[in-house]
This record gives sequence, C-alpha cells and structure tokens, in this order.
Amino acid sequence: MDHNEELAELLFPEIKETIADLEQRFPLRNLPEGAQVTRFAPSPTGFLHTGSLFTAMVSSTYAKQSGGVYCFRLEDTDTKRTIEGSDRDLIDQLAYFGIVADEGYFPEGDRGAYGPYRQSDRASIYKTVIKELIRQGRAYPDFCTPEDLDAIRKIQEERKDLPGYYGVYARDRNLSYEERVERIQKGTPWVIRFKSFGDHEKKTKFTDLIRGEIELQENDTDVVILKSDGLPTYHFAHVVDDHFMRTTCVTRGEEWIPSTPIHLDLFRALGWKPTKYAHLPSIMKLDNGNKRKLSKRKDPEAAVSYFLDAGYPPEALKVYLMSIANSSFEEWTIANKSFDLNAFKFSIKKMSADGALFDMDKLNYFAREIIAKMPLEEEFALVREYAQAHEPAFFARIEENPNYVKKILNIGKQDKNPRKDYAKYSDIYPLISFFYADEYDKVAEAGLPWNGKLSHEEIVAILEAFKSMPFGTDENTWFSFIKEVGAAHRFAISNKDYKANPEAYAGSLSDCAELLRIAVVGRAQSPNLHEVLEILGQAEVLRRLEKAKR
RNA sequence: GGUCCCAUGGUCAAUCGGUUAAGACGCGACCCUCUCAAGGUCGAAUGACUGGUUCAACUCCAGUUGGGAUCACCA
Repeated sequence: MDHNEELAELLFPEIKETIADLEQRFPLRNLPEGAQVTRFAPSPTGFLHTGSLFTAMVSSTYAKQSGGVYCFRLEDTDTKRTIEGSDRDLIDQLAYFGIVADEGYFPEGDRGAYGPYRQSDRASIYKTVIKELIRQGRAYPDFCTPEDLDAIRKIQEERKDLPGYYGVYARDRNLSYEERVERIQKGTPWVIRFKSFGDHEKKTKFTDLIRGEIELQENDTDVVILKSDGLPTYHFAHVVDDHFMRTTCVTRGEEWIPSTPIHLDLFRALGWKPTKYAHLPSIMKLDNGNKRKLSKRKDPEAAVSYFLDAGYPPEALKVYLMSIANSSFEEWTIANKSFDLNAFKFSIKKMSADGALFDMDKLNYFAREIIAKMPLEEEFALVREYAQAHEPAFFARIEENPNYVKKILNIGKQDKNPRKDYAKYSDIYPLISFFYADEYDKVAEAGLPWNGKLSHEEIVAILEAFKSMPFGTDENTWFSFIKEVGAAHRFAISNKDYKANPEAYAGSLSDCAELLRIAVVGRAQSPNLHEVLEILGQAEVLRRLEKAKR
C-alpha cells in the first residue's frame, strides 16, 4: 500500500464501494437520440423564487419536449440555512404550476432509479468518489482554520495577488504523509480539498447552449470538496450527482458561469464527460435606474407566493415567463389563439442571453386574457378557491349564493370579445361589491357621486321616472325606455344632436344613463347597465332608486 | 480590482451581411359605445460610441463606454 492508499483508508475506513460500483449501480440511461435529462436542484432555504420557477419551467419543458427526463434534486448540504418544511413548499408550489418531476425527491419518498435525490442522503456516494481521488493523489485533507485562511487572504491582498487557495498559498497541499497522519490522529479538524493541476494563465472553454462558446481562465484553486460536516460543497455535488444521475444538460442561473472551470476541472480529474450547460439569464428589476436581480428581500414579486396571494392564475405567470424564455411564444399565442405551453415548440437555443426586466403590465395583460377566456364554471371554481384562502368576506357571499356570483362573473363573458376586467382574483370583489345591498348602502349613505350638472329636484324627478322601467325584457326594449325618459327630461337621445347644439339639452343620453348608473351602482362606471339591473332584480333596483333620492 | 457575461424603442424583442429595422406590452389620438373593461384604425418611439473587414454592417472583428455576474467549509 502506498501512502495515498493508506491516507484514503485512514480518512474513510467505512467506505467499501468504488467508483466502478457506482457506475454499475447507475447505468447509462436508455433514451432515444436527442432526449435530454435535466434537473432542477434548489436548496430548501425558503419559498420558491420567481427566477427559480423560470429555471424549473425551462428545465422541465426542455426535457419533456425532447422525450427525456426532468428530475428534482434537493440540494440540502448547507444545513445551517436549511428551513424546515421548505422542501415541501417548493414541491407544492411547483406542482401548483403544473411542474412535476419525472423522478427525484418527494417528501413522501423518492421516485426513480438514480437516487437518493436528496444530497444529505448521498454522503457515502460523495465519499466513495473522494476516497478514490485521495488514492489517486487528486484530493487531500486540509487542516486550515478560518483564521488561517483569513491570514492567507490578507497576504494575497497585500501582494495584490489573486485570492484563493492555490499554488504556493495552498498551505497543506504538500504536507507529508506523516504530518497528515499525525494531525488526523490528534483530532485536528479537516476538510478535503481537490488538488488542481490547472493553470490560470491558461484558458479553458466550453459551449453554453444559450451563449455559445465561453472562454475562461482555467481553475487552479484547490477548492473544498468535502466540508468538515462530512457533506460536499456545491461544486463537487454537482459533478458527482449530475454524472451519476446521467444528466445530459445542466440548466442553472448565469451566476454559475464563473465557477464552471472548477466543474470542468473536476470532471477532467475524474475522467468523466462533462454535462452540457445552459446558463439562464436572471430576471431583473429596475431600482433607482439600475438593473439588478430580483431580490427576495427587497421585491415582493421575487417570491412566487406574491402572485399566488394576489390571485394570478398560475397559467398567466407561466405564459409570461415563457414569453421571456422564447419571445416567439407571444406571436405563437396570437397566431394559434392558444396559451397551451405544451403545444408550443420551445427552443433552448433561442433563449435570450440577457436578463429581462420583470414587466408587471405584460403579466397583467396575459392574466386578463387568460381569465377572460376561462369557461364560467372554471373561473368560478378558481375564484371560489381563492376567496376561501384569501378573502373570507367574499367567500361567505359566494357560499351564500353561488349562482348570484356566477351571474356577475358571466357579465359580458359570452360575447365575441369577452370583458377583460380582472387580471387577478383579488381584483374581483372590489369591482363587484356594489351588487351587495349592504355595500351599496355604505356608498349611498356616504353620498352618491353626482356630477353636479343637475339640481336635486331634477335628479329626483328623473329617478322617479326610472322606477317604471321594464324588467325581464331584452336590452333594446329596456334601452328604448331609457331614451324615452331621457327625451322627456330634455336629454339629447342622439349624440350628434347633442354635439351640434349642447345648450339646447340638459345633457347627452350618456349623462342620463349616468344618473341611473350612479343611483343604482353607486359609481359612474360599471359593466353593461342592463345586465347589472337584471341581476340586481326589480325589487332591489327600486329600493336603490328610492334611497338615491335622499 | 481581476475574470467573465450582456448591449436594437419605456419594456420583451425579430432580423442568422442587402428589410421602408417585424410583432407584443405600455403610451397617445381617433372610431365604436349608456359609462367602464374591451374591440377597431392610426400614431409616436429603437441599432450605446469609435475604428476596422466588406461592393454592402444592426448583423462579423477590435477597442471604449455602460449594465450585470463572480471571486466562501453558501448554493
């Protein structure tokens, strides 16, 4: 046994498996030509980030449309930042957006043959690989304390050298076998570092699916691959996991580009073929004239829950994100009159390389279109579900009289160009509250918003006349009546007449209709008045007309 | 600071050397209309800068500028 062999055995006596065993345990996947294996690999450190949803959507779409496999892996190696229960939240929220992994970690148990899919359950796999690296002299124990590392960094700063644990600064890289054994046996804490043979004077390149060829300095840092808690760092876990999970393409945020040389260095040392990479742009936000990444701390819209709490249909956010991912999607939706994300052919190569500013207006536009196009029953069910979770007062009214709410939601819905009033479910109740007598009464008692063009007596007389309006008739019959009332009170029934000679009239027909609208609705805007009146019913309308006279 | 990524209207962006430089959101005007939400028509608004290659550059190259990312026992 040579020294490396002995060192490996001293450090990891419990590891009996070899890399060859792992290769057998996780055989190459038998997939059709071109099928991609992708993965979404979040840390369970909080709720789903809008940018993560974007990444997850791209990963899963890319895999599914290529006939491949989309995997979910939980990267929980940072035990200090792990938040209890956030694994479930992440998975639930993704599922709410229809993003469900073909295989991977699920709180109720793994699915798939390439697990475990939770990194904290894979410690022995990482150690198996590390043990072999030590045997080959490509990894070694490092005994530096945080203070030692600080000291090294200070010297580097003074000398204006590149920071990092490399070359002459890699203090424990060339420790003798005896020194290592002595420290280990003394119980000195250690981490395992990768022994890089790279040279930062040299370049390394790789092809990014979105950006094309990227050339970077070679890695020459002896990065930590196994932390003192026995868990791997991201760099090492990525290489090992994506190798043995047989990932074909790693989709991750562009912030990973600078550390890709480390990953390439590791792949090379292990003699493995690197995965393909697609580095996705970040979603940005304008802050004091500067673009910056959406920040969970500063921007409520950085958390997917923000959109859910506001009552955006999940479909709307996905459609918006897809329009960022592939701008041709938007034209496709118009040409195909469809928002079906599965029917659209997504292309990872056509993704834009720069980060888009999050555009709330555009999201609202898509959301309005999507809600307007939903069949009534579907919309009602979703509104009800939303109200149940977020608006108890509205929910109580829905439960009390569901059909009444359906009638309200149905206003203008069956037209060729359906009404587009709502971008999110929280928009609804404020816009329709006047349909409820007590809400109307509050407004009426506070004072109806008359426009001041007519005297109180005139208004009273006109409202009195409206009381004999027909109910249960078609709109034309009803509207003829409105015109009669208007004419009788000196309103111009034709807009042309009014414009030609405004002084001759009390106002246009709009002004006349506005009196009725304000009296019954309590505000100057509403959907089609005839439909509103029919839904309210004669008794309530008469009651309101009477009340409005005060 | 080193390294890398990015650069077409306010926003998302098409163009794979030759176009009157698409389209969408937003914005404005007009039309329709009982108001509003829509819908229709029209409109304003874009190649950061400087060189080079080429018959021809938004497109290729270099530099400048600007923005972003990254330099941990965090991912």
